[in-house]
Amino acid sequence: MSDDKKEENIKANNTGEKGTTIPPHFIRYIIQQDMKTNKWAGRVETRFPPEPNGYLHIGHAKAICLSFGMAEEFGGVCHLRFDDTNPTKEETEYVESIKKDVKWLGFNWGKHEYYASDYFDQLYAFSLQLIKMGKAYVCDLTPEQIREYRGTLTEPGRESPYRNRSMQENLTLFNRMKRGHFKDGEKVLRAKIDMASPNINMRDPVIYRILHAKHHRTGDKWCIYPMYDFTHCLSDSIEQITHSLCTLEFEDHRPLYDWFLDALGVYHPQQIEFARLNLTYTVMSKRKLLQLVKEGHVRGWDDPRMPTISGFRRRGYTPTSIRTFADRIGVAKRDSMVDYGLLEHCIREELNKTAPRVMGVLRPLKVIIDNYPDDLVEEMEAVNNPEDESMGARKVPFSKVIYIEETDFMENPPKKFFRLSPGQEVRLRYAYYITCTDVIKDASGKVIELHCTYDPESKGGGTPDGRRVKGTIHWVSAVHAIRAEVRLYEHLLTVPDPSDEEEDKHFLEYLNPESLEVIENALLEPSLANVKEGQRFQFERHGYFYVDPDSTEGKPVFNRTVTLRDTWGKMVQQNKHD
RNA sequence: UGGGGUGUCGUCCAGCGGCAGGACACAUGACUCUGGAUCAUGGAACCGGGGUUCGAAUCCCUGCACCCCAGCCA
Repeated sequence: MSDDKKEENIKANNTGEKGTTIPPHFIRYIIQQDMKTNKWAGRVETRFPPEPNGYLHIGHAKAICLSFGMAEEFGGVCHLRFDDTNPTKEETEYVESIKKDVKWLGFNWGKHEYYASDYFDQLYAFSLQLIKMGKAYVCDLTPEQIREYRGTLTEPGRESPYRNRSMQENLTLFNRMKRGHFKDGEKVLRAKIDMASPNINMRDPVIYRILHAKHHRTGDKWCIYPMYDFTHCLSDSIEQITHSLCTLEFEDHRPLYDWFLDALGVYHPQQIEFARLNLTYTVMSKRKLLQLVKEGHVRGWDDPRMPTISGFRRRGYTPTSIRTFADRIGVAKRDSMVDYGLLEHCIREELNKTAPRVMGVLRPLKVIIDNYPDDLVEEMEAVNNPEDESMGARKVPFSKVIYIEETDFMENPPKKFFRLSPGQEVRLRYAYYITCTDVIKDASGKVIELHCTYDPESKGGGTPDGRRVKGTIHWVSAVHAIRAEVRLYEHLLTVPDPSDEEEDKHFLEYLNPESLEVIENALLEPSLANVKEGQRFQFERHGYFYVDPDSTEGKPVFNRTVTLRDTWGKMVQQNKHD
């Protein structure tokens, strides 16, 4: 390795804040080189260019973190530009949601909010210029004919019979297209490049089409709209973008962008492509996400099961956890499928340090402590967060009748079951040791109530004799508990990668019927009586929960963001499969 | 079959002619009033075949596999 390269790599390894190591990636390396050679006069100007035709998803988050992140890191700016060239698909609602999501992630475009539609006049002038140079022509072929003339992947295309119209005729026709003299689809403007090019994008691509549709920003001003390829590279040019970061599928559009830019002799940004994000157990295409919403498979774009940014927000993910995730998955050019577990790891890691602990019983089983005084109520002191002493402690009321988790009791436990069973002593977290003395069942044999005795010496969770109690379970006092709705989420899909399965199956066939379980009446400790939307908690031994906007005065609603790691649950699962 | 890309632990990412490393996941142990957290330990990979070289994941040749492109979508 050359000394220069070594030096750069070392730098790439140490650009993080406060000693944290940011892994190097090829785009960062390119920008570093450009800064070193002063290629762009010290500028780093990127852009995030969404089309406002849907909500942003976690794959967009990766792109946002990259483009905004690089700008931030090198003291540049990142533009937010809406690629709104197709009025039939775009809506203001989407513009608003996109701005909200980018902001929520913690990025700022400042005054650099742009719309491709702002450039329509300029773009029109560019197309006129191309016509005058003999590099664009009006074509009367129907969409079907254009397709036929285009050829195939292995055969060259044929030239359109309209390819050699005079410049004057093209000018006249294009002007009439603009003035609305033709119906949708009747004519298009095409670039005159090379119908025999092995790159299909170069076979006289359409650059303007007729669309008599109202645009969300320009209204009825236009009835011709520029195509993406033409618009996008020129928008980057107009905005003086230095590094235009996009996904792999645009790699073979780059020659076309080069052609437009060179033909018009305008500023030429550098495009760099990277692989888009794929996540296990979910889908990431806007088309599929739109279908999930439109067909009601989920409750909306922000359904906590959706891989949208708004979905993750409502699920309880934090901006930081998503940005951490984006850092950890890295940036490269190979197709990949990231394990959903990594995302879960990122949110657990953060919430473990920040979320206050509380006790909540999801599936209650009544326990009567026979030797506990009938009317006594004791306030037990509970630590709010063992990871952070500064978060203090709270009081949790304890009384004779409590509820514990149904799954924390087994009449005939397997070997390593440390929880409550007849004759086995267990610790009630922050309270007493109890021993089960009697099991009450209903007619069907289902356990409906337990009788226990407690050891008064064990108050707070320990005894003078120092005897070991292996299991600790959570509880709520029956008279003090509040009720809440709790929504438990699982993966959207039952398989990690539907495209890996049988080919003729549609992704909807892999929708997980158990992706949402609603618990109407969970019982929570009373400190949760006045929670506010947006608060996060750890329900001890369950997971992290987020207060949903559906919450009402008397009935909070909690979304489970992610479960705690559960080695016992894993063991049970494995034994089932063995 | 034309063009453009990509192949490194189970997964994601490093590596730039000199001991293949990190993260997640997994396994084992320690600790624990959350079967959480934490700590320690471990298993685990260079697509195949040739070549160049003292030495190849890295350079060359060759094969193979996978992804993208035939919208008047972006």
